[in-house]
Order: sequence, then structure tokens, then C-alpha cells
Amino acid sequence: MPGKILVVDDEPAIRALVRFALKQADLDCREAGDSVEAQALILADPPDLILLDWMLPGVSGVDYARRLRRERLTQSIPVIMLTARSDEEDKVRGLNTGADDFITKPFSPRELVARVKAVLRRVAPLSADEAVTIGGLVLDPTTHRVSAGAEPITLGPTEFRLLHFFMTHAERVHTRGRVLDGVWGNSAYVDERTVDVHIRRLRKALTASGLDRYVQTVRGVGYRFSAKED
Amino acid sequence: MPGKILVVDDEPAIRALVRFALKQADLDCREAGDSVEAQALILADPPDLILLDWMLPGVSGVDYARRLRRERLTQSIPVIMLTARSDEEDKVRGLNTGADDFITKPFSPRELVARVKAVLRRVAPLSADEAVTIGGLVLDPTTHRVSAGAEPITLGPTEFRLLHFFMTHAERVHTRGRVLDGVWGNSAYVDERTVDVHIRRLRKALTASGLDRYVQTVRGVGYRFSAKED
DNA sequence: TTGCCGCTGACATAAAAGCGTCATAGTGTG
DNA sequence: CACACTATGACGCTTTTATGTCAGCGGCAA
Repeated sequence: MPGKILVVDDEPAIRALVRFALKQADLDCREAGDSVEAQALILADPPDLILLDWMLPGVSGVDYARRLRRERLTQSIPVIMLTARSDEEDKVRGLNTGADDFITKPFSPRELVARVKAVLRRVAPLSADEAVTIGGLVLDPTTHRVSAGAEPITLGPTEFRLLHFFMTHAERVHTRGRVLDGVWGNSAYVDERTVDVHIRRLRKALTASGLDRYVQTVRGVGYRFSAKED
Repeated sequence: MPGKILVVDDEPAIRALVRFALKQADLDCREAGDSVEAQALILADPPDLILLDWMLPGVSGVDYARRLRRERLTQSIPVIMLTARSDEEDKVRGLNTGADDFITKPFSPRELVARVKAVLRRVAPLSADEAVTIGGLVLDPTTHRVSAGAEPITLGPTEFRLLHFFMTHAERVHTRGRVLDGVWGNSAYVDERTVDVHIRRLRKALTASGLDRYVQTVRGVGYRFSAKED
């Protein structure tokens, strides 16, 4: 039930429109006129979603979006870009900003709210303890169960956390060090090779359903979890 | 990537142990016997992490840690405190020194390295690498994947780095020496001819999609990566 | 034609990942 | 309390993959 939205736009009129639309939808709205203000508000209280104008005075929206993606505190906050015309939208889309969606101005309040809610819905399961599903593999933290289709899968505690980590950070390589951070926590003083061992155990548990191919080795770098072929 | 560690401890034996452990882990180790020496070394070349003994002659480790936190040059450098017994650790922890971690003596080299790496990892910026696209060729460092259109392309680690280098420095000739610098780093002593071999391997991997023509030879100079014709 | 220069396949070596096994610590049960 | 069982992490050995060097070949340019 997240609902804190941060609007970053230099035009007060746009902000007012957005604020009104979000308020109608029972969403909490904060405002910033530029990236500096935005940054301050984020530090004070991280929002659940950021609406970001493509054109901003100072640091451009595109650059700021990238920065948000880079920094640990903000990298998991979804971003929706606001663009002036559809051709700008194309540009932005091509720029690989990591934005979760794009809204073209002018937009209707209805559209805005719909998209915001859609993104929140999509992202919410990741932050909460909701079940994760990737390519027929289902992991549910609340019941602590894993299954491939109908087949239940038994995992040790560490393998469970490992798989959880992978499924919530799929489609990207993780060095053994990062895996240690994510699964063992930064209090662990464990040999990096140990990751290999648990990878093997995890794969072993997944082979019965043929899903071990999701756990992919990226030689010289680390591991990746992906439903795509290797 | 970062690896410069400064050890500040008045006991040469401890320093030797630390130096050895760090060297094994391929970390660059500098040493200082007190805060004055340490300060000089930091000014000369700021390290990426500081290992600081709790008890130091002159300015105590705790005080020095605070000072490091206060000064602009050093405030972002992580500090790990070395303490003699666990009850000292408790004390230090309570003293709000701003240290990033604590290691209790005696410590094993393994533990030392593990903690150092953990802190470095935590502090290290999340790789801001973005996907590069040139003429239908896509290389994404975060997922560590390469594809030509829809076709995935498999590369060895070196070929991957080579292609990454080319794509981020496209449309210009690179001598073999430059390529060695960019791809191998100036730490390696590798024959220039080796570049040829990896060029061939890269081309081989690209021929299936016909994109090997992007890797162009500039006779007498070196190589160029370009989507334009040769 | 000649002589660099780049291309190529083969090979030895190095590095990385995979795998089985073991000792240990923790947990639950009789 | 003792026993059995599980989970875990460390080793060390094996297999796989990557890397760098070399020597011969062939083409391009003067």
C-alpha cells in the first residue's frame, strides 16, 4: 500500500495538476522544482515512486534518472518520465535511462493515475514480502516455499535466500562478492568460493524440474539468474 | 577495482601480517606507524580504505578516526578499526567514531581480507555501466550479454572487454598499445601480437551475424570499430 | 617482386568453475 | 543429557575454459 509520490518538474502548473490528480487517487504527493530540491526530499523521506520531467533546469531529467539508478538509496525507486511530445518519448526510451514508464504531456489525470498505480503494483511485490515468479518458478517468502509449476522444491535456508536474492535481482550479473553481500549480509566473513558451493546445491535442487539452467555462470565475473537461455 | 589500503599501527609485526594478507588478496598496502605518518601518506595519495589501530602513540586511533571524518579529503574514506579485545570493540563501537567496521585482534588473514573487501564493496559505486548499441549490436555490461539483433553472441571475458572497449570508443583507430591499455590495463605485460589473436576471436564470434565487418583493420596502425563500411 | 604486416591454427599453461568430502556447530528428540 | 540429523563453510581434486605465445602463411603496398 505504498503511496508517496515525488514530482520533479520546474513548471508549477504541471506540479499543481499532478498534485490534484494524485490527491484524488488518495496518493501522497511531494514536489520539487529541480534535482537539488528533489535530492533533499528523497534523503528526508524516500518516496515510493518518482515522476520526473525530462527537461529540468540544471541537471537534466535524463541525467538525474541515471543518477537515481546509480545510487544505492534510490536505485530501487521506480521512475516515470514526463516528456513533452511523443518524439521526445522515443528519444528518452532510446537513452536507456532505466525509467519504468513514460507519460507524454499533455496527459489526463486519469492516465497519470493509472500509470502510476500500474508501476506501483508492478514494483510493490519486490519491496514487500510477496511471492516472486519467474519463468514458472515460484518463491513465496511468507510461506517459505518454492515450487516449479506444481512440483514443490526443497531448499536449505541459505539456498532459499540465495534463490530469493537471484529472483529479486534477476537478469543481471552478480559477482560473488555482491552475492555475499546480498545473501549473507555484510556481517559475513565467508570465503567467496563458498558461493560456488551453494550455487551447486541450488542447481541440484532445481535440476529435477530442469530449471537449473536459470542459474547461469558468467565466467570471470560471477552468476546471473535468468529465464532466457544462456 | 579500488585496492589501496593504508594500515596505521605502531606494531611492525601487525603491519607485516596485514601487509602479507592484503598482498595475497591483490590489494595494495601502505603502512604508517602513527597518525603523523598516516596523514602524510594520505595527502600524497589518498587510499581507498584505512585500517586503524585503536591504540596509537600520540593521537589515539579513536581521535584520529574522528579527525578523518571531519576533514573533507578523508571524510569519505572508509575506516576499519583494529582493537585488541572484544570488550575494547564494544567501547569503540560506543564511542561513535564513525568507523565502518571493527576487527578484533588476533584476527586471521582470511577474516581481515573478507572484511576489507566487504567494506570496499559496500562503498564502491554500483557500476553505472549502461548498455551500448551500435548498428544493431547490443552490449549490456549489467547483464553481461551481447546480441546482434535477436541473436545472442557468446564471448570470452577478454573478448567481451575488447568489444566493450571498442563500442565505447568507436569510430577511431586504436594502436595495439592503446588497446592493451584499455582492455588489459597497464598492469599486464602482454605481447602486442596477442591483440591480433583476440581480434580474430572477436571477429569469429561476430561472423555468424555478419557483424565482423565492424572490426576493421587499419594497416600499419591498428584497429577500428565502426558500423560504417571499411 | 619484395618485404612488412596482419591472419591463423596449434599448443602449453593458467585460471576459473564444478564437485565430492569433511569437520564443526547448531538443533531438535529420545 | 546424549544422540542423531541438518546446515554450513572450507578444502582439495578434477574438469572445463580462457589466454598468451609462436611459427608459418598470405596479402597488400611500395
